[in-house]
Amino acid sequence: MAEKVTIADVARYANVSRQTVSNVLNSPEVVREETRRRVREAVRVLGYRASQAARQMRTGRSRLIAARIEPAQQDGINGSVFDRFLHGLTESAARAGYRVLLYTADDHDAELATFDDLLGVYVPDAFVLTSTDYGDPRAAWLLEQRIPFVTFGRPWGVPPDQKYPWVDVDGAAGTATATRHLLAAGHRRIAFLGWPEGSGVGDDRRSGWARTLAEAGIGPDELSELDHRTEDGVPEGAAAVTALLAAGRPVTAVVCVSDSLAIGALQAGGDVAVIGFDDTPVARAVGLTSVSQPLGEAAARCVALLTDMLDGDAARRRSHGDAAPPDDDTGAPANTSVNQGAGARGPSRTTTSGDSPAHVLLEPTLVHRRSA
Amino acid sequence: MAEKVTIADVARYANVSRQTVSNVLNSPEVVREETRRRVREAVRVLGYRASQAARQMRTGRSRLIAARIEPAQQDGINGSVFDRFLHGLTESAARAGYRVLLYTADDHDAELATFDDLLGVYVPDAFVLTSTDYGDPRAAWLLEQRIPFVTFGRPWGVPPDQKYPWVDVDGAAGTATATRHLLAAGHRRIAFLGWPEGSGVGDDRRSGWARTLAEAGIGPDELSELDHRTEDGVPEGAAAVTALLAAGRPVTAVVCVSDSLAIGALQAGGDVAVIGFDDTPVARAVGLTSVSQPLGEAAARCVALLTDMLDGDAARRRSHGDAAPPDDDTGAPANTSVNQGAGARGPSRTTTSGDSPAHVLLEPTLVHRRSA
DNA sequence: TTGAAAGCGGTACCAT
DNA sequence: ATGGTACCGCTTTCAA
Repeated sequence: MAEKVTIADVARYANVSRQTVSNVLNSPEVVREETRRRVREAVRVLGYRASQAARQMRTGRSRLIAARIEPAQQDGINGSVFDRFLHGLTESAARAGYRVLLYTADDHDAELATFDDLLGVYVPDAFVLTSTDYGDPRAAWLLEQRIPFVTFGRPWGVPPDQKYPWVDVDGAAGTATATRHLLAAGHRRIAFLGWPEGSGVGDDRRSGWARTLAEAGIGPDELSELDHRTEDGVPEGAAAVTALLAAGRPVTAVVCVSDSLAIGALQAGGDVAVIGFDDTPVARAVGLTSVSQPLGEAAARCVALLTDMLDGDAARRRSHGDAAPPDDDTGAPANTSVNQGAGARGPSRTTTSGDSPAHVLLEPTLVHRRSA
Repeated sequence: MAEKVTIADVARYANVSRQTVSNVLNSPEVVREETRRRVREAVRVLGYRASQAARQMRTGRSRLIAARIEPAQQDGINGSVFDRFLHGLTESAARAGYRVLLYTADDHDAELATFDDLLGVYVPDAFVLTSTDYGDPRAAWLLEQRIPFVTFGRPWGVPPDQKYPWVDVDGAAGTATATRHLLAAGHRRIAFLGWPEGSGVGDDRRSGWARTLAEAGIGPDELSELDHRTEDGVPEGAAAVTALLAAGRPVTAVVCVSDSLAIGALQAGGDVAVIGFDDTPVARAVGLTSVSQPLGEAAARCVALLTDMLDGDAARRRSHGDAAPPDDDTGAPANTSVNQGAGARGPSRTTTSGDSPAHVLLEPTLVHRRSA
């Protein structure tokens, strides 16, 4: 294995000074064409790659994005959602010249401590937060420290003076689509199996169902009769549907806030149509129709938002050395301006109302299987 | 937010040289008690944390462990296994003063290229490889470059001259336990639903079943009649069991190489007892008895093996600065010597036969649910 | 357009 | 036991 090739080696080989090499890498336009060629050739021949540590010492940028890896939560069924997001994040980050650094934390306090630790030692350039919800202190902390971050998830119940960029999937749109699908199939008695009130994500998903039924002429009374709340879990879902079926006017279909509840609903038997949320592996396994989040896209948008903050206007300078030989412009949708109008790019809305930070709301899709 | 505190600030505050501060941090025993105290106090007051980048420049160690995050594979049911491992890895690594750096790669070639890239830029101190199997070129590459690494998974079909440390779970022991459980429950016709021959993991799991039935007096002919091979997947599992039930002498129980196949087996109905492998979320959701791998323990062992290589005999020096205030000795089982005899620590075997690298074989457990 | 020199924040080596 | 100094590899500033 070749010993470490430094910028000095390249300079020597190309008969230029170290600075010129650095310039070729970081500000090519300032170097004469022919010199540039010679240096690039030297880089290629020697297999030179800039040391991130050395670069970080000068620039202060680590090209690291920190993300928490969550333990398998609850029954683990919904865990795969986060994992798929994380995979997309790693992929998009790499395209943009960043790497993902993992950390764990059992609760918010531990996480803040980890932030502090990480920032003192590895100094990630940014954080990606997931599973944000009411009373989450993490965003405020990062905001105060002026550390760049994005959340995957809207700022539920966050004080209006706390503004930060986020990416999310429109849960209400998802359940609305699911409900319309059931209406179109002839169902009228369509229940909603949701979590107890107070969860941003859960309430949002409920609203799409409620709105759609209301539009279809279902009155408020019947609506609340069809609205069922329970903790997440397979047995909970089964119990809920059993109850729903035993009611005076039984339901014929159920829209669920999660695949866990939906699996339970399916197990309860009866002849109800069931639609879940998140399109987890279980859904496919048991043939459950489910609302699917575009997680890869969401991750890519998170990275795009971050690079917009981090690379600033220098973003176009292709500043991450030569690690990516093909000067592809086919990379991540990093150039998706945060100022684009609504719907400029597929089923999503990127907004920059006034001076508030950019955010992206993505549309989920319904994956049809035999359960509905 | 306090501006960055450097070692010079600490030195000034404590009235010593930078070198002495460094010594207190890295070789405390060389500093006089009272000086040490003063420096430690300064560190505390100032909130000093050593910059990893600067340290890396001198020492060449990045305190980064690279691991690949895999995309949701196949039907994704087994994906959670890897994710749980990754979570454990992150946790154990943090305890040992390391962080996990993520990367992706679509195939072996891309992964080798990523190795090269990573080593040139972020320079991880070690790699953790998963899903190793026949013809996997990654280990050979890392071995040749003399990069420290561990695999989670035995070196299936690796040339005997390629030796490296690994951690694995004894799949055969798992299926043996499953099979014994079914035998004890009175079953005689116990089929095995496995993958096509040629997969190290799959063949290993099959062998545990075969061995146990043979010991119970089942002849070779009946054994091969009970041995069913198919691609992984829920529908495949259902089809296989349907076939098995239609046979002349139907089976009453099935041991499966994966939860995916087991779910299928369950769906096929009939009155067969089913046992899966990996105890994925789906298993819990549908009440499937399944063999569970001790993934957290496996991850901890991987980290222990790595730190043994990386920190060498300095391992005991608690050398990762002050990031971990509580000088806990309750941390990872990092002190589990690689030379301990068999079974010294719970249900696992750590071996160092001759001069071959250390490896650990962990015992899985059977999680009982209503499917068997 | 190119080069020389300083300095980022640590650690290793050598003196004291 | 403690301090001085060089140096890790890179980028930035300033001169040539």
